[in-house]
Formats: sequence, C-alpha cells, structure tokens
Amino acid sequence: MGVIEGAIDTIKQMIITGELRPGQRLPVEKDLAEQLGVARNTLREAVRALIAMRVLTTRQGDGTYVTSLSPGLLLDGIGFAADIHVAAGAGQFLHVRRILEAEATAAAATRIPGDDLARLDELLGQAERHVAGNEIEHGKLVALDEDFHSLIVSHCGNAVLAAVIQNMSGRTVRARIWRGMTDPEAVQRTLREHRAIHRALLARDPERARLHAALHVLGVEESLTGSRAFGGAVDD
Amino acid sequence: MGVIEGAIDTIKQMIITGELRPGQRLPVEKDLAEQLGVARNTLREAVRALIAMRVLTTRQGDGTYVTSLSPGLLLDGIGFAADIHVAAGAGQFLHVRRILEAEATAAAATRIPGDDLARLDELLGQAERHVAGNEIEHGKLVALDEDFHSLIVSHCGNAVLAAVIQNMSGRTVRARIWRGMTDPEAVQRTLREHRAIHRALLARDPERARLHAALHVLGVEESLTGSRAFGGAVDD
DNA sequence: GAATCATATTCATCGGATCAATTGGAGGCC
DNA sequence: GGCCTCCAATTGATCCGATGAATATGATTC
Repeated sequence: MGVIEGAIDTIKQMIITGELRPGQRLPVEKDLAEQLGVARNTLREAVRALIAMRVLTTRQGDGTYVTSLSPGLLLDGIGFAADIHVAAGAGQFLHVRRILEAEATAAAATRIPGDDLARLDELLGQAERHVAGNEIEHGKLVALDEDFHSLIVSHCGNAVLAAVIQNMSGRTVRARIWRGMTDPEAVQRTLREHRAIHRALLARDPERARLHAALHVLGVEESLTGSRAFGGAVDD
Repeated sequence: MGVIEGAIDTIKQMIITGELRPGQRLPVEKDLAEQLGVARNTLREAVRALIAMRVLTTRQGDGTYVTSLSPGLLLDGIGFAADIHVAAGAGQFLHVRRILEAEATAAAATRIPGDDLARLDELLGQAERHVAGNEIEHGKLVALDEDFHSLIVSHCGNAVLAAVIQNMSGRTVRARIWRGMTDPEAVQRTLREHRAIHRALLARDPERARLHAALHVLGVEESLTGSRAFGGAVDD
C-alpha cells in the first residue's frame, strides 16, 4: 500500500474510532503531515481524496474540518454513478429507484405533514399550468418534478433511504428522462401519475401510494428502452 | 470554484461526454497538467480525488487509466458511509438493506443456477459444523455469512441492486453485527433463517424467498437497538 | 525463440516557495 | 462601551523542481 493510501486509511480510522468527530477541526497541514510522517504534498493528496468522499472539507485561511458525515452527504457519490450510467441508457438504476421510491412513498403517506401536502398540490398545479401554456420548457418541468419527489421522499422517516433515492435521481438523470419525453401524451401521463400519488398521500393510504409510486417509476423505465451500455455486467 | 475542482469537473465531463471511455489511458501527468492549464501537483490532487471515487486508477511506471466505471466500482463509497453509521448504531442502513435484499433474493429465486444452490448448501454446512464445534470464531462466521448473501444477490439480475446491497453490508458492518450476537441462540436463529432462505430458493419460490430474506434482515435490525448517533437527521 | 538485462517512461514522494482567503486583534471613531 | 477599519498572523491553494520506485520496452545473450 502506498504512502497516500496509508494516510487516507489512518484518517478514516481516526474517524471510525471517534478520535475525530463530525465538525472537528484537524491540525494544520504542516503538523498533520509531520504527525503522519509524510510530506505536505502527500498529505494534501490524501485530504483531497477524503474531500471527494465528502468526509473532510477545507476553507482557505481557516482550516480543515470533518464534515457532518450525514448519510445525505456521504452518499452523494451515487449521483455521479447514476449520471454516467443513466446517460448511457442503463435502466438498472431506475429499477433500484423504483423499489426504494415505492417503499419511501408508502412510508411518507403516514408521515408527511398537511402543509407539505398542500405544497405538493401547488407544485402539481404549477406543472399543469406550465404544460397547458404555449411553450413548454423542460428545465422548468425537471425542477418541479425534482421538488415533488424530493418533498415526498424527505418524509419517509429514513435519512439513508431518502439520500439514496435522491442521489439516484439527480438533475442530470431527470433532465435526460424529460428530454426523452418527446410525446406530449407521455408528459400528460406523468402529470396524471403525480396526481394519483398525491391523492394516495392525501388519503393517508400507504398501499395506494406504494403502487402509484412504483407504477410511475416503471413508466419512466419503460420509456427508456434504449442502448444498454454498462448495463449488463455484474463484475468489475 | 478552485482550480482543482475545475480540473476534476473537466475530467468528469470528458467521461460523461464519452471523450474518455472506460479503460482508456490518460495523457501523462505533465501533458495533462499543461492541457488543463494547472501545475502538476494540482492535477495530481484532482486525479487523486477521482481515484477515491473509483473513476480513475494509476499504475506507477505505466500510466493513469479510466476504470471500468461499473456500478459495483462506482458505488463502493457507500461502504464507508455504512461503516461509520452502523458503527455508531444507526439502523437506517439496515432498513434500506432489508428493502433491497428482499427484492434481490426474490429475483434470484428464479435465476440462480443449480451449481450455486449447491454451493450455498455447502456454505451453510460449513457454518453449522463450525458452530457445533468447540470454539466459535466470529471471523469465520462473518466470512461465510458474507459469501452466502453475496452469492445470492449476485444473481438478482441487476448489477446496481447487487452493488448497493453488498456495499451496505461489507466486512466491517457484518463484523459488528456478529460481534453483537453474544447469545448463542441468536447465532442458531440466524443459521435457521439462512436455511429457510435456501429452501425457498431451492423451491424457486420468489415470494417465500422475499419474506425469509426480509425477516432475516429485520431480525438483525431488531438485535441492534442501541444508540442512535447520526441516525436521526435528514439534513446535512 | 526464450530468458535476461539495460534503459526509458511514468507515477510516487518529497521539500520548499509564493499566492490568496480568513481570522483576530490593535487602534480609532461615534 | 460599542462599532468600525485596518493590519498582521494563520492557513489552505497553487506552483516549481528534484529524486525515488515500479513498469514497460527493446536490446542482448544463449
């Protein structure tokens, strides 16, 4: 194992063992490098790797800190993976999203507060009015779509579940999905499905919510029967 | 945005757009640094970040290459997140694993080949004989447990699903779970649950497999009702 | 033709230097 | 006293150059 990997693991272990806690500040680069027995440049590469994993964060002129280590933060690497695979037309991420989003929507049915049910209604109204207008801007629909699902999933009661779903369906993924919907009928169907999910939530009915959520994502999956690059192999 | 972040994004975009393809070799550090308009050290920090994300890999004396970008590779950052949260006693990762593993086990029921069903039987036999012996070594049981679940989910037909599950239940997580099982009866129950899953697979019955898999993970969840550090907040 | 060895290529690691952002205190002003 | 401005110290960001270590490649030898 190289010196850099060693430094990365050492810092990781300091976090797992609790020696470094969320929000805590690390020693200055010079000291930490000396403490780990590596050059400053080497330490910086290790720190940079941990920054990429959202474990550390740096502020010039201030210092280096451990992040909150919240699931939402640590799991955002999923987003990039989803981006390149969905961009390549692989439906496997969407299948996983279907499984999870069905469950999360069901859980949200009994947890989402009334305020946010009203907020969902407002989002749907905006989308419907936008589609009814003259010129449809996909960016606007993507943003409304993201807000709609995001608000529901955030009330599922499980931060990890919410984070995985959200990262699997980030801006890039949704943009590709909506761009693929050239058929106006497909857009209408999507809005109807959103309404059905909303009604199930209003009725506080988890099973209805689960079914409508699953059906909704399945519809997206089936509309993406393109190429399958990266989509087949299980191995690395 | 800093120079390093800029270099990272540039390389990422080159991959998303297909300018850099899986397995392809990058220019040598000196040339690539010049091409991106940064110093070599700065480029190295960017490359190091992408290595941490499993997007690039380097071989001293040879060069820098784009990885296969397979889901199994890109999603392994989940492992560290699961490690520190499960180590802190949070059950949220296990809940997600329960949802996914139930689905994956059901899917595997109709896909797993006969050879591997026999291999599963062999793994179970080893575990049972080991437990029946004088001295129980947890490391051995952890390895057998990992092999058992790993072999099943690898046949679910979805590489992303398999990768997420496996990374959510890596060596560190399983080690903590088995270490928590001080009660010999708990070990026995776990082995019985494994047998039940195996029988369901033998019968090629997805619904039975799903239920037994869910029950199995649920049992693990319920045995971990400790502290809830990191487990509550959805925000970052 | 295969094995061995020398050499070139390339990443890994190091040490130091300079730039830029933030912080915190000194001093002055209302 | 409280607030503001400004300066200096701290700290990460970026760059430069040099050396070490691992690999690949081609020449050499048998």
